Amino acid sequence: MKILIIEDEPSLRDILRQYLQKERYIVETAGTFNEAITKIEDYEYSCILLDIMLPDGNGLSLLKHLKALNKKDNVIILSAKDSIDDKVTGLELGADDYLPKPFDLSELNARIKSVLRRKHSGGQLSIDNGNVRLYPDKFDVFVASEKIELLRKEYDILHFFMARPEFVVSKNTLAEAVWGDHIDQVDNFDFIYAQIKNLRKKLKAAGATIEIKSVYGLGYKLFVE
Amino acid sequence: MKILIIEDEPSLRDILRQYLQKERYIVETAGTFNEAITKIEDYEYSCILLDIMLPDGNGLSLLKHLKALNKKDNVIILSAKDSIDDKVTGLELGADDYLPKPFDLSELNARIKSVLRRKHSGGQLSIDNGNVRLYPDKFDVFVASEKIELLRKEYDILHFFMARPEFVVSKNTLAEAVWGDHIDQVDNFDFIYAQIKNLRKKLKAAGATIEIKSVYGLGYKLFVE
DNA sequence: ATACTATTTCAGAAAAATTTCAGATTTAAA
DNA sequence: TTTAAATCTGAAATTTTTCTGAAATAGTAT
Repeated sequence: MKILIIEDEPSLRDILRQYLQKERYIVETAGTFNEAITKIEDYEYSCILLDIMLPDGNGLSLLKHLKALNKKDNVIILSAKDSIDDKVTGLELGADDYLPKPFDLSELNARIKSVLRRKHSGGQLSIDNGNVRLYPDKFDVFVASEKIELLRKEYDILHFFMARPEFVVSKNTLAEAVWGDHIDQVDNFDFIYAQIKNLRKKLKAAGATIEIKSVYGLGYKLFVE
Repeated sequence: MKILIIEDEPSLRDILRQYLQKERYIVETAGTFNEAITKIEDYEYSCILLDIMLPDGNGLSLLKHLKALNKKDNVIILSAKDSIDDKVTGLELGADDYLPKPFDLSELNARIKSVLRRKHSGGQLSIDNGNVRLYPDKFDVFVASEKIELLRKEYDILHFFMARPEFVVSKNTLAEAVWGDHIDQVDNFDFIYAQIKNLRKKLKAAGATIEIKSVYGLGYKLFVE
């Protein structure tokens, strides 16, 4: 479990290193953009903590570099400013998580664990279909990097479909998965109709390239593009 | 900010508790090894003050126990004799600091602050969001350079949110972090509602540019600007 | 002990989300 | 084309969640 810390401020770098070593990770550090590049080319880290404000280069270009090298290192961005721009751009460029400074070390640790868990168990941090991206444990949904606001049930339904694109799902299965308790053979699907309607409206309004299509007599399926 | 004092001598234990409470920490105490073990298993403290000479067990084995449980509580060892052995062994076993008795209360306080600073907020001495600045080791909060007075719970809640701006936090997570003991699935959040209400009122009255928004059905998040 | 302060509980009010309803529209097949 | 079942829709009704001020309790200091 090798972690690379890319951070120019020595004292913070040190605290991070100390803390993570205590957590039994093997830690390497880089204080500059160039130093970081060298290390990245040399080795594939389990996780990279990246401060995007570096004196000799923008951290975001480092992400591009990683992508170009076809490396699969997981990256958590650390940013001094809670800039939405940086966050969106960072996640677009393939970062796995984003943590605004200052942060709790315990919070950072949780994020690292979560990233590593995903790396090893094939789990994913986001689900993508068309221009829609859904973050399962953040309750966040983006359409073309624009965040949209969904209610709880709408979110649950979308999550369900996003995980099964192009597959036909019966209303009973959907009800079972999203509502869970309405078990005994529902004979009235009005509540599903209402939710699907609203979800469709929001997706359309945001310009999503996915669509929940109904399959007459069978159920629904998520149509991509 | 919960501190656990493990000390068998009642009068010293009492003096410590009184002093630290005055310093706005939430304090729990244990007079025996076994009592301490129970508390440690229940909760993760911000800091543990550990007298290694206990009647029913060596304090050092308590450190091992902590490690075995994979807990990350920070520990400051208090020792009657300035034994180099104990000091070395203690620090090797993961203690964060060592203070030989007798000690100044102000000295102890300084050590605690330093430990907490390391644990929280990436070592920074203030957390900023919008026009609000919070000093983790002083329990001070300023809105646009004007100090505001918060009660302890209000402060703990604000601290928690300031460390995670824009992230949705469930009421269970919040309860776990701030109250810590309400263990198994709280079903009534009235106590949270009450605190959030008062905290919001104070922030608003001071003209803060941050806001604790509720996310219906999920929890809260700190909204900046 | 008593006085004081902080925190939680309570009960009713308000806000928000979800489901129900009644009527309109679409679909597949005779 | 006609029909009956399936699906859709906007608005009303219901349920769930959150908020509020005041009272009760717990916690500290004198």
